Amino acid sequence: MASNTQLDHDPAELGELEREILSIVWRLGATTAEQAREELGRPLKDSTVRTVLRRLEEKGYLAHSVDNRTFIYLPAESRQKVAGRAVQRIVDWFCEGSVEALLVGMVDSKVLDRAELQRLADRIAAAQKGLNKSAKKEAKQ
Amino acid sequence: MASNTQLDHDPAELGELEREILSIVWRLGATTAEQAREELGRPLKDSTVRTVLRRLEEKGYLAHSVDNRTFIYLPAESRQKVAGRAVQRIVDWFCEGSVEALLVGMVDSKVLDRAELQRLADRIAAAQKGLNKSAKKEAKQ
DNA sequence: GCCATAGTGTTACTGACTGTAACATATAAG
DNA sequence: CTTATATGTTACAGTCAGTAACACTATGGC
Repeated sequence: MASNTQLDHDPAELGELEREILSIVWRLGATTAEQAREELGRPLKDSTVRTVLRRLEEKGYLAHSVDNRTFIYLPAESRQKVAGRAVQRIVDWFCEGSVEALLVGMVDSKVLDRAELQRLADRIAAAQKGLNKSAKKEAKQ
Repeated sequence: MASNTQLDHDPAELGELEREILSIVWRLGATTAEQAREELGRPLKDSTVRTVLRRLEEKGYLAHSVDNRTFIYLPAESRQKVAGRAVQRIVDWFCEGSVEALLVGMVDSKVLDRAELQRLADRIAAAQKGLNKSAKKEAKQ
C-alpha cells in the first residue's frame, strides 16, 4: 500500500529555500501557499513560493488537496522517513553500507555521545516493543 | 596540526562522479590520477579525473603530496568523519536537531533494525569503554 | 643540446537545477 | 460583467558538476 508513487528523490539535493519551505509544511502540518509565504522570514513573491511548493510536490515530498479552489499542501512523507532515507544514502555512499560504521563515525565526530546512544537505543527498544505488542494484537505482524 | 584549512563544505553536495572518486581514494588510501582513473568503471579522460581530484582537494576532502613530479592524493578526512558531518546536517535540516528523532526515523524507515541498533549500541559502548580504559592509563581522560 | 614522454595548469563548454518572478488564465461573488 | 483571488505557464539568471581539450614543463634518452 501507500503506492510510493515516484519517490526516489534525494533529500540532500534540495535547495535551501526548498528545505525551508518543506520544513514549514512539516511544522504546520498543512498549509496554503499564502500561509507558507507569511511563515518565511524573507519577503518572497507569491509565485515564488508556489513554484517551490509545486516542485516539492513533483519531487514527492508534498501532496495537496483542493479546498474550495485553494491548494492545501500536506507532507507526503514524514520528516523522519525522509531523514531516514537521507541517512541511508549517506551510509551507502560514505560507509560502504555499514550502519555501524556510520554510528561509530557519529560518535567519533561528536554528533552523538556514546552514553546518549546507549540511552536512545534503550528508549527506542522500549518504544518499539510497546508498538510491536499492540501491533501484534491487531495484525499479528 | 592538520591545520583544517578551509573545510566547511557540504558533503551532500558532491556530485556522483566526485563521490565515486572520493570513495576510491578512501578505499585505496592513496592514489594517483592514473590509478584512480583505472579504478573507475567508466572510461574517462585523464583530464577529467584530474579535474575532479583537484576540485575534491579544493573542497577539502583530499590533500596531495608530490612524489617525483606525480601527485599522490590522500584523504584529508576520514570517511566516518565526513559521514558524521553529513548526518549532522540531516539532523539539523530534517529533525530539528534531535538525533533521537533521526534514530527513530532510521528504525522507522527500516534503515536500521531495532535489535541491530541495540547490538550496535552495546558494541560501540564496549569499544569505547575499552578505549577509555586504555586512554585513562596514559592521560586520565 | 634536443626530443619525446609523462605530468600538471588553465580554460571552457554544456546541461541540470534552484531561486526568483512575471504574465496569462479561470472562476466565484456581487 | 467586472473584480478579486487562485492557479497555470513560462522564463531567466546563477551556480555547479561532468567532461574534456589544449598549453606548458621537466626529465630521461640519444
